[in-house]
Amino acid sequence: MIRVVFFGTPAIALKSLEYLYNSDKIDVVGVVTQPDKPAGRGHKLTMSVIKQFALEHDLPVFQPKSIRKEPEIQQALKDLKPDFFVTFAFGQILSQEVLDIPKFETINLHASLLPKYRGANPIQRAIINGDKETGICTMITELGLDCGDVCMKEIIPISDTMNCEELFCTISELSPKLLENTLTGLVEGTVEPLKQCEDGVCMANKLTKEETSIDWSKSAREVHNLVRGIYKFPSAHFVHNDKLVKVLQTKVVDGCGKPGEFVEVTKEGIKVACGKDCLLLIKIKPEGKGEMNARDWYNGLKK
RNA sequence: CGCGGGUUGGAGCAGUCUGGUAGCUCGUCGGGCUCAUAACCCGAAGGUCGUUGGUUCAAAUCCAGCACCCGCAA
Repeated sequence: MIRVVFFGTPAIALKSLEYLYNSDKIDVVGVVTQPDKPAGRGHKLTMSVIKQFALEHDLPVFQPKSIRKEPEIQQALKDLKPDFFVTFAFGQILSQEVLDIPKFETINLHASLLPKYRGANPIQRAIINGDKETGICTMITELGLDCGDVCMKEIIPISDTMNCEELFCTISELSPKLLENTLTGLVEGTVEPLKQCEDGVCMANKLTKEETSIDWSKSAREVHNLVRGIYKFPSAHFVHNDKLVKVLQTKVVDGCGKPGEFVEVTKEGIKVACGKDCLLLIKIKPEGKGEMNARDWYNGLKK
């Protein structure tokens, strides 16, 4: 049995934890996740889904504010005698003292084809940039940001209509097996970590607030990629009558007009002019309302 | 007790301030026009106005409570 401590926080990592927990080759001996935080409407203190799972299965849980600065927790992890640390969307930077704890290595799962898209938002960036494929990698964690040697990878095609929710889902389903294979492969010596090629390095920076606001002077293709790249989290939006309108589903169509102008309203949706071509708004979500067809929203507008 | 918006025929909204006839854009159904139509014209059906209580001659509208949905923020 390979002894593993799992570091993770959001839902995308849950299936991996569950899979490793149920694996007969792996023994999950502890879970590290971000502290409970006020979240949602009403600012209620909420625990991460990873913590919920750990509690339900009687796994020891650690919630450091910053793992680098908490020697007591580091000692507690040491006492678990782990062979590996596995990190997946944990949300904190580790230190060398932490990396030195496990007998073998600390393995990170990163949702891109490294060295492309190191950093915070690899999934969204791949779609926003209109990439035709992305993937997941397991890598040896080193001190720099996502720069360690790559152990295994898997390519995921991105279709023209795929949004980040679907991609998240695909990634969370493919990751568990890749993690298990990486761990067993490293122990058996069948997996050979490879240095990242420095040529292809690029960063996936955090999304800024300005980026989530739609700029109609860009091409319809670019706006379409933004819409599906940040679908629901936190959604591309524009402002109409001082109200925020989130855009959930779009399609690039022919046409022209003044950027931002509603060119035509059809059964399918609202055709909006962009810098190049037009964007058909299909599903939207106005502030204070639920998701609806763009057409329906238009029907209710005061004329 | 973080701030704010909302609940009205099948959909999306107006009407609430200033109480007194249920409105708009669609959809549906029927009919007409047309070679034809997702277009146009005519007509019809469909709502105990989220819920409970209060005020009033009279409440979608004013007052109080409750439920559910959502935006910001984190």
